[in-house]
Amino acid sequence: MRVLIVDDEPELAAQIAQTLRQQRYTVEIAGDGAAAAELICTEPYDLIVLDIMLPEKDGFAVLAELRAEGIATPVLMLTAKGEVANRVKGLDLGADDYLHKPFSMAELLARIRALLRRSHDKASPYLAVGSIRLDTNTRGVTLDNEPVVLTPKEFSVLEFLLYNCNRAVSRFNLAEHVWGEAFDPFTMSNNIDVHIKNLRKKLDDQAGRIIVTVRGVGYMIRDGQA
Amino acid sequence: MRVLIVDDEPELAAQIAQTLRQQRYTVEIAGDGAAAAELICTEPYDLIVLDIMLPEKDGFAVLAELRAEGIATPVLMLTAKGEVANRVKGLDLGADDYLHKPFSMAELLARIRALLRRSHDKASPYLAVGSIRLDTNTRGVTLDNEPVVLTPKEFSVLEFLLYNCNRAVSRFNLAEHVWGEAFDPFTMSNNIDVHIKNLRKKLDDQAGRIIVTVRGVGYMIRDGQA
DNA sequence: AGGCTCGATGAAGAAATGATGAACGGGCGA
DNA sequence: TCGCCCGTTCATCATTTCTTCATCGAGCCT
Repeated sequence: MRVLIVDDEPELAAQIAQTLRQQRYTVEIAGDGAAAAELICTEPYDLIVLDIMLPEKDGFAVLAELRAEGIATPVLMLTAKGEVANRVKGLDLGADDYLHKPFSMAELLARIRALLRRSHDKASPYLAVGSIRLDTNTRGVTLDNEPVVLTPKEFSVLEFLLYNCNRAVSRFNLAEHVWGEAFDPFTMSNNIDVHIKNLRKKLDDQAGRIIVTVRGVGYMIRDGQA
Repeated sequence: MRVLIVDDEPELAAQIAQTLRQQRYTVEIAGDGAAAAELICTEPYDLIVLDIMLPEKDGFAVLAELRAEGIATPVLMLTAKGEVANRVKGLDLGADDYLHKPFSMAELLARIRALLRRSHDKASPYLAVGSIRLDTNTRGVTLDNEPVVLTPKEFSVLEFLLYNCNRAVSRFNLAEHVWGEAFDPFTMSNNIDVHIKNLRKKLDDQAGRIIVTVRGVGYMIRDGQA
């Protein structure tokens, strides 16, 4: 999952980024409002952590612009003080949740998970299809209730496929969300295929029954019918 | 999505075209301003990538003419140098975004996506006629709500026919859009006919009821009546 | 109706795409 | 520092898809 952190305090931003990366998120950082707006408009993110106090263009402006563009990405706003007025203003503009500084990383993670879940219209922290179950909280995966050990990249790939269940996901899309901006579509050889292969092996995916190859497009995980 | 690239450097244009085609855009190329203006006025595009320096008629002239015609298609302009004056002039004339040469393909893709998303909100990702429904996002096709598996070329052909619903489409046109500029109308045997045949079979098109043959011209899909 | 052209069709070779096994190299922890 | 794990790349194999070709059939014009 791809997350953008918008904060002008490099230290804090770096700290958040590190925490999120440990949780296998793909993280990018923007230091001011203008840069953030630019990135948000051109790159697809799954979540935005947005500080209100920013140079150039404050958090509200960024949020307003983004919603005006019709971008529905969930936004978690950070406020310096517990100012009620700001809270209301942000919610009016379409923020999805709030967090007051200072906050604990655990709290931040919890909010982020909740938001990502909500944007997917799901109440449970699980992404489950067939006998596969992925816990977005503990980042564990089970197959027929048996734990499966996945590497970080494998996990991210599976997570994204489950997120887009029943939809064909192109390699390009997958790369964008799993690798973030640090990927070059031309340099990247066939390593997505390799990860898919490894995933299939670990998930005991005999004949592409779980992860379906959509020739000429990419991959897909199907739900519902057998 | 249909994109027109206007650039007088065949190499660059071809490179851009290739990149975009990999992203499943339908791409056309115009080498000079006059040709571009002609195409823009007759064909519907979702986006135009417009170089400023052009023979015959420069980018500004094309842009001005196009807006004068009331065509609101988003335009991404390419500038040779970071000339501020040009930038301002272009924006005045109604360009939607800018990119300075040289640029990376990744950057170009990001800008294009951003521009398309705005207008994309209005247009649904579906093309539907009769009981056929085509999703341009996931590249899936259903017939009477039953999924139909098409190969990439088949999909592209069907997409173009649906796009030009109720209009007879010549083989030449079809080839141009599906195969891009890298096609030679004489080398290409009758393979369009073959794809049409396969499509008809998969779509259970009994007696040319869905894909109509227009003798001496090409093919057409009709809307409206059964 | 006859001749002619254009389109339809089935099959086979060529090309593209994905799958796989293995090896290299960097980063991290011991 | 060494060794291990993971991510990436590469070479090769298998399968699907695209293209070509030869032939058949149908529509159009005179």
